[in-house]
Amino acid sequence: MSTPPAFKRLPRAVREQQMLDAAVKVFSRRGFHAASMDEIAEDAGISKPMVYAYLGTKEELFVACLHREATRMTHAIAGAAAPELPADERLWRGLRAFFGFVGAHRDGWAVLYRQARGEQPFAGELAGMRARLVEVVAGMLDHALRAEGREVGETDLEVVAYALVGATESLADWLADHPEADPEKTATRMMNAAWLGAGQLLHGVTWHPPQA
Amino acid sequence: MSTPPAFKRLPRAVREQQMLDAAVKVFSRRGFHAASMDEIAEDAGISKPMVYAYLGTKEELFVACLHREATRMTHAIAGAAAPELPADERLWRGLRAFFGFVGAHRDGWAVLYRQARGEQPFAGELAGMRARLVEVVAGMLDHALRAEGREVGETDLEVVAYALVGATESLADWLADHPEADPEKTATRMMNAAWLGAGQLLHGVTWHPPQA
DNA sequence: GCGTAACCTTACGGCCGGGTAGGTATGCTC
DNA sequence: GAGCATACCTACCCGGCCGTAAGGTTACGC
Repeated sequence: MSTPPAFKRLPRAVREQQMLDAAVKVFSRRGFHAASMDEIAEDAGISKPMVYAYLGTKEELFVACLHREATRMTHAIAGAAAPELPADERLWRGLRAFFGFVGAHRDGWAVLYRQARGEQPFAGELAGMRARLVEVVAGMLDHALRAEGREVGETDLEVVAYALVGATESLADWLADHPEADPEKTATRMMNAAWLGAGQLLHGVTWHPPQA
Repeated sequence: MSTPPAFKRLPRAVREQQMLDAAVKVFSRRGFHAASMDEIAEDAGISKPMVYAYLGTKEELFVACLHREATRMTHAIAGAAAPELPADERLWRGLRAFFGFVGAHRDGWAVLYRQARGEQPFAGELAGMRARLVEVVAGMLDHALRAEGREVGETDLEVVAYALVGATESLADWLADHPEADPEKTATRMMNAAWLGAGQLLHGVTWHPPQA
């Protein structure tokens, strides 16, 4: 038969990336459960057993997606926020890189991330990632505090860092849902809310609940 | 047969509440998909068809859970944060009520909420609830701003409100994951982060990105 | 050129779990 | 105590989708 093979044979590494691309796309659009392996395979231009051969079961595939995207993001941020810069500069650069990344991947990363938070099997995976991030932020705040000769309880620090990260994630969602919005501008707004708040705290200004 | 009916017959309203209790419990523990209607029925001490007869399909059941819990929470907050109070007082009372509620329901509300964010069918439902909340917060900020004779773009307001709500949700997650933590204290910390930040903004202090 | 390894396919098994059909008991009304 | 609505159950169906068995085809090494 002279029929040229309708689709080309490709080396494993290439196919894997195509599959991951397809998987991210389908998982994002449908959600983990509603996504079918058949659809992912079809979208990758390949047949299902190939996916199983290369990336393993459905859960493993999802985790693989998560890891690839998370790694990309982490690199983007780490490359921007050098540790020797002053705290506000670091925070600003980190935020800008983060929102830049999310903006560029609109319905890839944010949606995937949102998925993972709910589903039991991935909650742990995510919790780890977030914990590392929170730790970095907390470390940054602590560093800035000590530079001012002040100090704060560990839990206080953790909670503030957590709130910061939460607010940022939340705005990432917002950004993913507003295709017309500008990532840079969003980062600025976040910086305003975060830094002016944190800045006050750094200078020892605190708020006290009214009595009774 | 003198066998007294092993389990009692109860009026519909009561059974429905029992079912909802069971559903919240199981959905929280397993997640929407992993939860089976059989387990929910069993946990409610009733058979499956009853659940379908009273609360409808699985999705409808989940939405019903969401609604009941959301309504309870809304009432708790609305009862605490009277609209004629000054902005900081309102925010404080709202936060306190919110964290109090979450703390009291630990693995009910927060987990359910977390579930709903990821799953397609409920995203809309949730988006609506959150949108209303964001609007309230934005309105509060706007009110405070006008009282100071200042004004801010609508999008700016929305984004800040969104960040605030996001940070709060995030701390709710944190609280749900830390059984030993004190809701009141958490509310105070949130208030610090939120109000000192927002307060600065209200007074016209803004942060500008460094050139280049 | 020929073996062999890697790439790729079509087709199917099997199970889990949502949803329902049909029938029984119980208590309330008159 | 007849009649009726409502509470309740056992058993079953059936469709979707994950995961795999078994076999074809292309390219590369020697």
